[in-house]
Amino acid sequence: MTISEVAEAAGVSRQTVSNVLNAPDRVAPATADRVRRAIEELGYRPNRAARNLRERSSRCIGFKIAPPTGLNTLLDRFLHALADNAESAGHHLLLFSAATVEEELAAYEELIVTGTVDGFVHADVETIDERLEWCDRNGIPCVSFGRPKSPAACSWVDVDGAAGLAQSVDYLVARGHRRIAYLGWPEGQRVGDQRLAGWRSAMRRHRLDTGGLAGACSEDVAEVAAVARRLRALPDPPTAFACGSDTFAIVARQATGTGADGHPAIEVVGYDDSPVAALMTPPLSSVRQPIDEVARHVVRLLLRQFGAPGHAPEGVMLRPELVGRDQAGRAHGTPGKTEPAAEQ
Amino acid sequence: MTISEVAEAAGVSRQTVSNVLNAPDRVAPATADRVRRAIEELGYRPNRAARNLRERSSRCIGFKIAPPTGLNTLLDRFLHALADNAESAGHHLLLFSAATVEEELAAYEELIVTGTVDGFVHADVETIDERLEWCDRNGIPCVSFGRPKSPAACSWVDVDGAAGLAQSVDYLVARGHRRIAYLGWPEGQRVGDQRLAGWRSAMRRHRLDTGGLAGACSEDVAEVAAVARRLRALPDPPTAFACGSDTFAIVARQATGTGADGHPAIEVVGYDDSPVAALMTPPLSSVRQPIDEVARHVVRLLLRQFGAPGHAPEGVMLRPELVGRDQAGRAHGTPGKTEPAAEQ
DNA sequence: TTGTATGCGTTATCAC
DNA sequence: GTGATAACGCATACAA
Repeated sequence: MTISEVAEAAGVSRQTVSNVLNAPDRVAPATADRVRRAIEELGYRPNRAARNLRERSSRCIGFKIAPPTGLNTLLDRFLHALADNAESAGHHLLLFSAATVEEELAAYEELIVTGTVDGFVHADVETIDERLEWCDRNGIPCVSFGRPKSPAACSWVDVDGAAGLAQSVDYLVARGHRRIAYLGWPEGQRVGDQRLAGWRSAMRRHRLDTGGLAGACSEDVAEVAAVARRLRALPDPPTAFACGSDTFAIVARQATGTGADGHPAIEVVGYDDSPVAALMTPPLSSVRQPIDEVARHVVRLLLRQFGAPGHAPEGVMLRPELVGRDQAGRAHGTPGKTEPAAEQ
Repeated sequence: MTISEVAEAAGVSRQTVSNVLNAPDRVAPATADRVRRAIEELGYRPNRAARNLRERSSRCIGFKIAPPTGLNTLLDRFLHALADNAESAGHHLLLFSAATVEEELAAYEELIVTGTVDGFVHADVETIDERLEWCDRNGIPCVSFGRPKSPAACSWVDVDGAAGLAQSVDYLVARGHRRIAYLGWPEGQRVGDQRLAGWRSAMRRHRLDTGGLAGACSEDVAEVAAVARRLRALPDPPTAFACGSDTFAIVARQATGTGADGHPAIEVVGYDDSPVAALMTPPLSSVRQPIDEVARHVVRLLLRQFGAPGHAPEGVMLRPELVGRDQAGRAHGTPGKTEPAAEQ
């Protein structure tokens, strides 16, 4: 079913059909109607490859999907939101994988140079920064979820981890805690450092002591359990943990056991609000990232670059929202109503 | 960088360049070498849109990503495996979303009729079967993860849930349990029924009674907890639960509390081996689906259909593997070494 | 307002 | 073994 067949059916030239679709104002209403009817009847849809060839654009956004690791609670939500937003903008999401960094860079180049995608969304910005520089050098449109180390490299959307941990602390303070430990990754990585800093400054704001209360380890179960127990065994032990991820929170809670009343000995707040948070007993309070918003901005910034190449990089910082869950499992707080905290 | 530029650089016609790439035997070795060098030097890669247009194929596989629900532990692994396998075969994975069934069918049609994708992988076969029939009617290549109700509709790859639950029962029996309950979805859905049947027949094989031990409810936390407690309160109560999913297992374990020794009152085995299984204390044993194998077969079957349209549908049933975890968190069992249990 | 001509980059067919 | 020509389906500049 081609444009020519439609033209023939409608008794016009194929150019007129094209005009009806791409420049409706240039065609007489009556003719347009007739053409539209023919289009409808024949179920005509413009061929994608031909259009792409002509317009030198694929209307595809590339996304490298990394091998799943950890609780990995964000990826499915992010991908869905991304696909959804891309689609609203007439684009599609193209998934690819790469085992090594070299393979990944080769894949990026291949996808661009063959015209398979118009640009990229980067997700695991923490680990790989070469591709950002590569995109930057070659003028490839891209947006990263997570603020890159080299800020000028490309546009980004991030979620303010410090604000998230501040909410965790506020929440725990409101529930009567004064000795609140932090449990997260060792310093040196953007995400973890952000959250740690958030905990620290919120504690300071509440005039609470943080000395010796910052626990750091990988997300390995045994390690987390050990660190949690060590913190709990301090002379003036913490009664609550503000955690860098749900993994830390879940393991820490279980590692420190239950008190006399059967409730967990410590109260924990997680991060990312993975689906499992609501399954725990008692349910886990957790900081939720506004993934839909992230995806919306990511797509918006990417489209802007498609439209105006060489556009100055822009950063959007979004605010997460704590989902507080009481013992009965009811969620309080207002997730979803998050707004950009800052645009630079 | 087009094929013509390469031709000019190599001092041949562009057709010769094309031949070097697509029919190397038709060109003299010396010329081929010269052309290849030019290709290398100029970094030429054939334009995708032009090739797609010419070959009437997109080398893209469509996949509808549904809004995340539940623990959703398989999707990220599946997508990665799918992208990986598709890529090895020179294809890409194109993600799209659809809010309603109508939207979804419209999306399928759009993607096919515009030539954006060559075929589809269906994942949530349980709920939507119209699209399978639609693909069947229109001769659209597709493979579904999960055996469809109407078997002839399209090729499929599935994981034998009955075999999975049988392993759960065997495992629990080996650990000394005799009263083993099942906890899963109400009857009426393929996946749940498979697993329930697996539990029932394994129990029968062990000559164990199943009367009143089949608990059924949705994955809602409160419901699961209630059913678990009800089962546990039976006159001759179960000491273990073989569960239809990790959600059931996690909630059931927590809902039934701990015994005098501080260990969970009941032993549970989950299904899907979500990442959180290893985080639980004690770690959760769970049935693991061989997702990589699934993806491999899915892509293989799809490619076969691309090559030979109208190919007879084929089904592949794979065996899951229980990941047994003892109290120390060490995994035993041999996940990953799964083999096709049957091909029809 | 409508139609004609051309090119996007590739591959296939067919002469040479 | 190599090269000219055509065609894939669409969109744009330009002529009518």
